Amino acid sequence: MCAANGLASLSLRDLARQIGLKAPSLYSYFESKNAIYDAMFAQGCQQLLDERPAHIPRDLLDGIRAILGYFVRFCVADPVRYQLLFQRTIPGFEPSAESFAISQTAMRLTVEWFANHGLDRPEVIDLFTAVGSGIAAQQNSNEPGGDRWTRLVDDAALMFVRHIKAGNNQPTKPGSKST
Amino acid sequence: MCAANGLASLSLRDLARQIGLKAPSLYSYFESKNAIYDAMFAQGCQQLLDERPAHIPRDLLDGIRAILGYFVRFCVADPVRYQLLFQRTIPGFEPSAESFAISQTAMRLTVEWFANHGLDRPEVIDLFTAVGSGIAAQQNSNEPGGDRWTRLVDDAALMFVRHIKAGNNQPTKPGSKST
DNA sequence: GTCTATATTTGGATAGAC
DNA sequence: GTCTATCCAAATATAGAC
Repeated sequence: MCAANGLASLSLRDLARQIGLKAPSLYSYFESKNAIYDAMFAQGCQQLLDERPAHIPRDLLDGIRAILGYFVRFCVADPVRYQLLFQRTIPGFEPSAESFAISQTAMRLTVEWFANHGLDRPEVIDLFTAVGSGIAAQQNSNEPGGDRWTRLVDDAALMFVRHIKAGNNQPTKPGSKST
Repeated sequence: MCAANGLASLSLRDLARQIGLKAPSLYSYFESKNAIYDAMFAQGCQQLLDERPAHIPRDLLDGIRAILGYFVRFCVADPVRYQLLFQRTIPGFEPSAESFAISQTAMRLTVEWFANHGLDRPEVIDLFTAVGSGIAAQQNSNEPGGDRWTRLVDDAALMFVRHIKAGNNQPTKPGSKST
């Protein structure tokens, strides 16, 4: 339902009608509208965990490609889910502690994979998530359902891996310091 | 006002009260609520144009840093403006042709700068906008007002420039397929 | 141009019968 | 658990007096 008119347009009346109920009956299952958003949030986080590739290549570039590709595909497969999980545009909605814990688990898996490759600086992770979020954000905002940005995933992975292999020192600059 | 509770929470009553009017009086200035959003959209696009640095360094890395930094700073300076201009989360709102033309002008300036540096492949521009959007999106979503991602701008610029200088060919891979 | 008054719709949420 | 009926609040928008 939200896919049609956006997350914010969800109404309990319409939702109930879709499943053959009247609006008040929903309160037997959820104590508020935000509780429904929270359940959707938790479900989305769980999907992010469940759909994670079972085997991520050990090679750095291939692994980054796999993780980046999986994340971007997940985001563009359902723009509303992306909006709910990664943008914060529903006024007054905050995920519960239980739901938020699921999202943290998903994040931790990626952080651990990076650490296993000797990449434990937070800035490296943050740059990586920025690249993934950026591809997904541009695709969902400017061309939902298309592939103008998603097809850049492999190229972006290469860009990222080249950079972290080269280090943060700036080459061919006279006064640069090396890390 | 929107900065407090998000774009979607804007109400004509509150807006009118803030400026010492009653709600119906607004209709002397705007013919609908969406017309107000459209004016905000146009104003934001105009600001993006006006605040563009007068002089962008001719050097590739310095220039990319300047453009990326200016874009990211613009986005995080006003998350609601960012949401209105670059995310599409207001149900039923589409910018008018006039407003959209302003945003296209801003984009064209960047495209022209890239072209002047021999970078005219759309994929290069798209990757660049993804990096910029990603930094801004992560900052605004996860730490609005902070600098955890914005301080990565120079590093991201270096990453991007290194990549486009190196080309899209993948080095040091035995059995890889090209492009 | 601004106001009062109101139309109209819609929303989340609750009370209480069954 | 589900329903009817309703409450209460809020929204955009319009009509018409001044």
